[in-house]
Amino acid sequence: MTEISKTEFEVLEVLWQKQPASANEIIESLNQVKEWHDKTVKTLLNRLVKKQAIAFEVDQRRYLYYPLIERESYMAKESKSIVERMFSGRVSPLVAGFAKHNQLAKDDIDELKKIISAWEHEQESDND
Amino acid sequence: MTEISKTEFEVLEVLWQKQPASANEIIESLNQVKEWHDKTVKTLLNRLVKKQAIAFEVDQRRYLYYPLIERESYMAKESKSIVERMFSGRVSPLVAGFAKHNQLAKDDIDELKKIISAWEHEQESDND
DNA sequence: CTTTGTTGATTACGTTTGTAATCAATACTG
DNA sequence: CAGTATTGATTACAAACGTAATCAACAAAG
Repeated sequence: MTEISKTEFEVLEVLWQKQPASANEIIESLNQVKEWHDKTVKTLLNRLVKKQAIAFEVDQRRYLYYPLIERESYMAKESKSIVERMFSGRVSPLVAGFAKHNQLAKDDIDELKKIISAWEHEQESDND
Repeated sequence: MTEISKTEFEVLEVLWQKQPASANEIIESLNQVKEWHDKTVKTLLNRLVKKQAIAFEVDQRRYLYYPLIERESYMAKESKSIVERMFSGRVSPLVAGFAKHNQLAKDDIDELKKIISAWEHEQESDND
């Protein structure tokens, strides 16, 4: 479970969206956003395999890659660790920063409200 | 404005808390949490200076270091970039993840509520 | 004045990362 | 079958990183 680098993460994202996928599909998909050489993407795929973040099955001449780690849980662990390092574990300061710098849109506010009320309902039922 | 590494960040944090500070003060402060060799901390200080994240003034035989970048703005930029990379710019999914994995405490909820109502008030006044 | 300790500067060194190029195996083409 | 194209594997290589050790300059101690 080594660390996954920023660039590796972007490759993973593609795989989470569409899985399994051949190197070329991945490269193409990435090309819509990034300017990476195919070789570069291949290297990243290799490294992800080594890190056991993804795997592949052989399909003729190609490999079909798929993630071994779940997006959900990776995100959770990763964001927890970031928030821990930067905000001693609390999300609210992060959100506060966003608010302060006008990075919050109505959508976010609505979402946050939902999260809050869900959380509160859960508390109730916990207390049963 | 090169990137600041994780370890460098921890040194910066100390400086943000107490500024200016001599290398030894910093080392001591870090020692309460980390097991870093003094030499290591010195290296990090040096690198931070090179990256123009901190500077120092000479005080006799020692240097007194102080941050050149503001915590506030560093945090804002950094968290924006993280949220951008990982959640396409929205904080709410991050918070949702936290909620889902029981990483939200009552305090956080209260804080979030405050943030929300502040945001809403601001909207009103914007609309005036 | 010589020795010793302190403090920053310089150097070290293996690993990870970003970014590819080259090699090798195999499949397609003429 | 020989040459070319494709695809993954291996190798490359500089910069950044984590983690120090050594060097140099100067001050304190004897």
